[in-house]
Amino acid sequence: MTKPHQPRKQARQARARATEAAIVEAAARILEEDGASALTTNRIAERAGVSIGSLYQYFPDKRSVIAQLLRRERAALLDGIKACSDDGDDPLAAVGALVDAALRHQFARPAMAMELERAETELALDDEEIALAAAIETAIGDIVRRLDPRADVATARDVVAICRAIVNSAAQAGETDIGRIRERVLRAVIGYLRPPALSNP
Amino acid sequence: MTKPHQPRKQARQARARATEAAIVEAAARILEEDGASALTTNRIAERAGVSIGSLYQYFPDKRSVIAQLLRRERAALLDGIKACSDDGDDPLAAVGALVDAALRHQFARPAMAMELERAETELALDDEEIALAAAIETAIGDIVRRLDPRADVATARDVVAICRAIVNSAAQAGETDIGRIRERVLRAVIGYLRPPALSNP
DNA sequence: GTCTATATAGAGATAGAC
DNA sequence: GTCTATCTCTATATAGAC
Repeated sequence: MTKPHQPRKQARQARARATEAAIVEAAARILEEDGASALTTNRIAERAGVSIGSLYQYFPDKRSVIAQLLRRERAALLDGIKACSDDGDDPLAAVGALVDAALRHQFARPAMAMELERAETELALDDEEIALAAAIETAIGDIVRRLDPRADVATARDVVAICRAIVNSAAQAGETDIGRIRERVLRAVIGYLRPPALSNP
Repeated sequence: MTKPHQPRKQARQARARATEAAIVEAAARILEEDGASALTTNRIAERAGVSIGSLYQYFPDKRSVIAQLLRRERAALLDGIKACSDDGDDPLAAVGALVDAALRHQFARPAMAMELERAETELALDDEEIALAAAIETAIGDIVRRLDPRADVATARDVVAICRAIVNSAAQAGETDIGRIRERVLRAVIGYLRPPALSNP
């Protein structure tokens, strides 16, 4: 049982929910524009157009702001992945759709996605985030097993890792041609799931 | 032309070199035991058995300590990779040896390797580190091209990214069976370099 | 409920005794 | 050359006016 990192109050009113969202979005913008080291509570408040005192009315501490942003992004990714499952019977097409969903998510705001990933590792995930991550892993496992029925949890984790690694390293190297990157990610994922007969070139 | 991050003085005497190495190793230990957020100059000095004042006799600032550690590790990795090139003519064996070198390096001190990678991205590499990284990329490119003659710089980068991603995600998930991880990394790298005929299951 | 002003803590780095 | 003591800065978080 870990700490919840939830907003301090339930943001029932529309105005309050808007303020809360503005704070989270301000954090996202700072993260993608200036990186994690610039992500201070004072800057978040300033960017969101509220005072530091108000920020602490909505969030108990800094971690909970980042946690909320993480939940927002993960939920969106999960939606994208779930949509792949409805993509008919062709396993290759399903994996292709999965890779597309991952790429769309990562390239929608590449810098933010990378910084958020980094921030996550030093955040100590709460129960809700663990549940979200598990749901994503399960959804990916389902798709991956269509191509390789022996795939287990480690396989799904590897696929996620491979996708992120290629996209991030390409983005960091300054690549912008998403088509080329997509091709390589697909090659890596499919190559991993369907290894060629090594003894038979 | 970026800042050099070199030790302030040339550590000519054996005693001085030992102190310098002790400081760098102290940083490594803190990084792997308590993570980047615990890596403060005061703690580094304490762990190295010197005072904070002495630390600043050997290094102009905190970054240069980390930079020195990064150079140390990268040089070791480059040695390991270069050794693969002498591994005979079989391209598959050469790639296998390359993966082994990467795994040995990453698993020698897994936590430190991961934390150092993370620290690197916010360090602004100097010329020497860029040269080291380029040398590693070239060496890997040479080996990779034995298996896939069309491989370019992006291919070599992808291979590095794939290796690191699988190893790191496995380590973070608590896996300890290096043999299993090795198998999966090899499968991913070879699958990426030699894609199966997609239309021919 | 939102603000300004501030308490508190810990970081990197320096000064100056020895 | 190495130490202790300390300066300065900036972060998170809170108090209290309005």
